[in-house]
Amino acid sequence: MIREALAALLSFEDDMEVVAQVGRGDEVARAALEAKPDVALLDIEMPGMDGLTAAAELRRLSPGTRIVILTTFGRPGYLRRAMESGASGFIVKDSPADKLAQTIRKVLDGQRVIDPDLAAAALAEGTSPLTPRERDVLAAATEGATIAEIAGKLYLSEGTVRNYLSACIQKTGARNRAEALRIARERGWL
Amino acid sequence: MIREALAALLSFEDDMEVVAQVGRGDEVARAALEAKPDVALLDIEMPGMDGLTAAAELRRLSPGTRIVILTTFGRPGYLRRAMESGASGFIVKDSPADKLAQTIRKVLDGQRVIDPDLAAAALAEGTSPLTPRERDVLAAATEGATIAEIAGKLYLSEGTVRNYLSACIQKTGARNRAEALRIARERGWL
DNA sequence: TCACGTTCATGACAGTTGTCATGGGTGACT
DNA sequence: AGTCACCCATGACAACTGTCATGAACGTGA
Repeated sequence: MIREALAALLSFEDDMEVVAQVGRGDEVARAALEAKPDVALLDIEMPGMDGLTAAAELRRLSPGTRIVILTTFGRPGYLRRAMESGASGFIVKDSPADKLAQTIRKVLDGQRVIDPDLAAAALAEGTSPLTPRERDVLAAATEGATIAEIAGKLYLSEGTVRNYLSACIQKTGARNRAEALRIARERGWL
Repeated sequence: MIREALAALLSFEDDMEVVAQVGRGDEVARAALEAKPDVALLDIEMPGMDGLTAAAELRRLSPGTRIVILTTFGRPGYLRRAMESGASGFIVKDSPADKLAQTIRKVLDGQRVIDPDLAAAALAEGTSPLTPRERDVLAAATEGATIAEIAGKLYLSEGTVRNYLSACIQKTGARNRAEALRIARERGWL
């Protein structure tokens, strides 16, 4: 519904045309190759494949298509990963509506569009201090999983899981694995 | 942005007119009293005042205005609370776009519009088994708070907090307070 | 008045979790 | 070959958490 509403919004602009719409991340590349748009507008939270992965794929298959990420949550980690995925613009959904068309025009003009506050926050945060395996373990500790469950899911011993979680807790500066999970999620370290 | 996009979408309908828009829950009632709309379309997650509270207020101050809740998360607990607040319709944002206008028309016609699956889920869940105080304690246990912190925040002893949390865990069927929190949130018991 | 549920508290116990020391195996870089 | 970071594991200890029994105070309704 949101997608179609945004399409309606953009159709008011004389210099723009919505040439394709898809509802799943794993259909983005195919649709882009068919419709050959100048700009692709992607959400991050999507079924099938998340928007950042879809952006990377799109960048690889169709380098000429510029990418704008439009997302609900202005998390600095999202911004960093969006830039790494080759996006040219990054805006959050609670910006004023006219910002969308402005951003698309600027991006088409070769400029990059990034919220300054978000960029500052992303730089201040730095990159993830978690090792890949620590990340896995923390991600498996979804709300309310026991250590034994995590160990079973990842085929690790319970002691190992405890060690990794302990490392995650220290690196995030949390006092819990629940808090570590929250912090890591906020920062896009997950 | 979403709000303006939806307004653009609705403006395509010949029989509808968007007479007012506000971005905060606590401005809903005032705007409705001024613009006197036939139908008010409310989100739940809003700054200032959540949409369900705003709906109840609107219901009280302007009983003639029918209310449609449009929200991102189709949680059964939201649906129940929406109905208790006097809403006539409840749709989620990932419905097809034409559903919005359809719903508004039906509601204006005096009908109630509810997703059948969601209604079934809401009825199956029943009402919250948590006592008010248990609810408070569980709500204070936001991601990563220690028992000592909760006790300090609510001016309770640690033992009491543990007792309440234990009750919450048993009533939700969880094995953790983290899981209990997640379950309670999903069901709208919070 | 009495039973009942809710709120708050204490204390004790078992289980889970977080921390630390330690060690072996692997691949990358110098 | 040596150093380093990472992966995996074990064991022990302290701290935190969840459970249970118990009891007092309070308001509500039969």
